Amino acid sequence: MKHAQSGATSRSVNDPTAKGKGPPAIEDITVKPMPASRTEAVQEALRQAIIEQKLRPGAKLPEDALGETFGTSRTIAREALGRLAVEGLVDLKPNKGAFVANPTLEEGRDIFMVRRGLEQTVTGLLAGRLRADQMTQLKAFNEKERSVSGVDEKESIRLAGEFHLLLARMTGNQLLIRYVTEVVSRCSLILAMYGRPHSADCGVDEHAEIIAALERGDAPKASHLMDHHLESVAGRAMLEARAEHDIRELLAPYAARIKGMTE
Amino acid sequence: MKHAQSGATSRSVNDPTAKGKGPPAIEDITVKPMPASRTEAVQEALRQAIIEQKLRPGAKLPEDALGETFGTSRTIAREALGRLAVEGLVDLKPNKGAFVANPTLEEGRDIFMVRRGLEQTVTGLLAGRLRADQMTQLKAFNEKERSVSGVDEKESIRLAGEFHLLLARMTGNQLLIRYVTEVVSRCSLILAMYGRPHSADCGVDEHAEIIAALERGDAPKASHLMDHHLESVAGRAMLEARAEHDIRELLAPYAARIKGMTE
DNA sequence: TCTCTCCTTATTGCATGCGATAATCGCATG
DNA sequence: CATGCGATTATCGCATGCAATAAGGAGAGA
Repeated sequence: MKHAQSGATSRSVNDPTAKGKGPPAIEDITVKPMPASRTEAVQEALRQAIIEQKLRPGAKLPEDALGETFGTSRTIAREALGRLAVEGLVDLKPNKGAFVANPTLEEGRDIFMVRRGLEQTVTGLLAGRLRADQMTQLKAFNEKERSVSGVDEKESIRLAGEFHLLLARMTGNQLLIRYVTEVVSRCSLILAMYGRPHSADCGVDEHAEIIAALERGDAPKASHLMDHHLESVAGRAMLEARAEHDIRELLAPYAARIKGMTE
Repeated sequence: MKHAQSGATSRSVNDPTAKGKGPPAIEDITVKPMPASRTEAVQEALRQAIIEQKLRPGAKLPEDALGETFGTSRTIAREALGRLAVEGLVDLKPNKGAFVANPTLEEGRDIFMVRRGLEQTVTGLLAGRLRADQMTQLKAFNEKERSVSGVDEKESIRLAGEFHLLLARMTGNQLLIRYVTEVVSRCSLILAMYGRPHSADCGVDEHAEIIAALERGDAPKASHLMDHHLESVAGRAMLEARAEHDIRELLAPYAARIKGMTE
């Protein structure tokens, strides 16, 4: 069972997958999504790149370039872009192309608002229903967060998001997992855009408190903590944004009018 | 089975008149039914068909057949299916094809659980913040619901879903609108699968109560009413399902094992 | 008669080609 | 000098073709 296509095609694109086909090992299904098809691979790669700001918000995503980059055709890139558009990480403008989503502050607030509701559902479902091994996993994760807090900024942000994903996965509710995944992705993007440095680090202790409340089975407290945790994260980011970025935000329309930019 | 005899009429690949900038083909404008792109048109059409149970859950959706049906190529059908898969209305199985989502009772419960959280967010955002014209619109809608209640079953179900969408739209929160749209779609599918007749009709009065609470600005009450409204709708449907469908549900794994089906 | 294997066939996954659309630039003109 | 307009080019939208995979059936052997 080979994966590379037989050489009939004159075009030999560099196929990154051709370098050894590791048989999919048995993996922890709760933690690992899955490699899946090429489309999903590209989708996932783009998602990561967007979240990590390797691709700036508003950046154009030409199908050709993406296809070449990932060693696939435009078709795959196109499909991945379409799905990311459904997720809200990409803006798809007809006959104009795909762009990295460039959420405004208002959209950011909207997303955080939805996230608060979703994660309250998460805590409501988990409180008092976590198995021992899950509690262990959560506490270990929190320790990992603490260990990189203040050391590795990027990793800290990534783990902070991952913590919420971990909680969501523990509900076993597939839809909830999907939605939380989406909002966490988008919130990461927003925090990267508007948040100040260290705004994510502050969450470690709050995460610990949430874990404790969940362990006690105190659903109202857990939900309350989660809500305030998210509210404060959003609040700090937005406040900071107001001081640091809002000027640019306010000026954008004028600049656009001057330059004749049509957005 | 013949091979795709491409749509033939609607669009001719060889269009000699396209040369020059003469009078734009009139038929082009009239024939062109596309509100947006073709993909989205197909996506929307399929979504409607699935929700209205024109396509049974579990039904296969071959790309060729869809393309032929809609007068497009497989590419469009394929992309639409991919996006619907992201929305959860379609199951995409690698190398096997696309199928109409066939949610189990557990998935149904999961979806309703998420929906409850989302719609509580909606009520929380709307309570006491609705303009007069919006209140008028809501009350008029409720009256419309009442007028068809017990008369037109299908329409009644459709309007019941539409009411929740209307509320979500009034928040102005785009993400919330999208999520509520999705869960309402999927809940419609689930109710159509597992719900008993008339299960949706009962909602008219509850809708009225919610409207009243929103008008008074009583957020907790509105959220509470909404939550119980959805819980009861789900509960009735699931209860009925338990009596009517669960046997099949329980037997499925065994049947699968016998036949060697792996899903 | 049952089963195993191989072959046929329908359908997916992916790549590429072609026409069309929108952006860009040069050019001519008031 | 600014402005409007036509040609060029880059990119998108979409259709189609080709290889690969999975499903189904026929035939041979036990």
